[in-house]
Amino acid sequence: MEQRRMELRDVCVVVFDEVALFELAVACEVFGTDRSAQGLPTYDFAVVAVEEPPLRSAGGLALDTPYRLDRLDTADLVVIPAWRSVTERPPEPLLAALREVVGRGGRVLSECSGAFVLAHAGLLDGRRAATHWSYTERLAADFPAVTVDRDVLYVDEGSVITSAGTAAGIDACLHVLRQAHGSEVANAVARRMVVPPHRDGGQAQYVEAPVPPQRHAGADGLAAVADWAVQHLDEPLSVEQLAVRAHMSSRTFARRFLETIGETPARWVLAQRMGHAQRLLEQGLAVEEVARRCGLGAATLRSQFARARGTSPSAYARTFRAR
DNA sequence: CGAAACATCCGCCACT
DNA sequence: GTAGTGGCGGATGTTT
Repeated sequence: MEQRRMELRDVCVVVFDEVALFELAVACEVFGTDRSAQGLPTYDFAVVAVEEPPLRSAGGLALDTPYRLDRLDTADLVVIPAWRSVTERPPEPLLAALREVVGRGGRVLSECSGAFVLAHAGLLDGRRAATHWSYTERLAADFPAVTVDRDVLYVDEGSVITSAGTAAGIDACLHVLRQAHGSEVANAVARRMVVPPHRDGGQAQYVEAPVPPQRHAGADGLAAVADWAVQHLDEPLSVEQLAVRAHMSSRTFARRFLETIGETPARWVLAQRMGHAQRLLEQGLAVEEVARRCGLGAATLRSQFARARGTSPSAYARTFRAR
């Protein structure tokens, strides 16, 4: 895999009639807010009108901006908020501009139904993509060349990133930040925004269950076992061992874990280990040592890290160091 | 790299 | 009758 150092200086978000304010605001908040006083990076940030202003947001707010599509020429990243309609083809000049951004090595990031814009541009063909769970079937049906993943918060396909419903756009933007500047910076921005630095699990856990069922509030050993596990990531953590700690059979433990946390035990453990590995790599530890402290063989760490983060551990450490 | 050993996950179902 | 539990087996995925 080619490991280009990720440049992130110039970020644009596009607006059009009936643009959703929340998704627009996510991009403005993450990339358009000056946090240089906290030692955090700043960007050349622009809100770019796709259609001739004055525009009306969803909700009826009047929007204006001096920037037009030619502003995208220098963008390293273009954010597409939720598109207004799953049936309407977006303006051709926008689609062309987005293809050009990707063509010259820039990245595009869609939020929610913004995935339809990228799909219309042909940028999702042969790739995996995410969108709001209520649109996944429509997207898959209308664009058979796209592999729709209905079970994640966002999908990073390199030059093309798609995120799921509404607030998942925050996760995707923080992910981009993490790639460009490391998780210290991403975590600092998350802290300032008062959101979790990294949410595990997909949007499946939010579908029709905004509040996870808490049948026996408190006395349920799951949270305690999860806490214990993150303190002991260097040890073997099989489902069976965790079940013993939770005083349940492995069958029941696995079932309740999935219901409560939204992920299967082994997947969750692996996600915790990858997060730990990432932090340790940033501290400059050798890959062998990182593997040991994450309870994994070095070969396993390498393959799982590559899969989870899209880079090898050593390349990640090097990129992080070089910034 | 691929094969063999191993773990996980999940539907099914009997049992409280 | 209803709800939760947990053993089993096989498909699938992971590790060595």
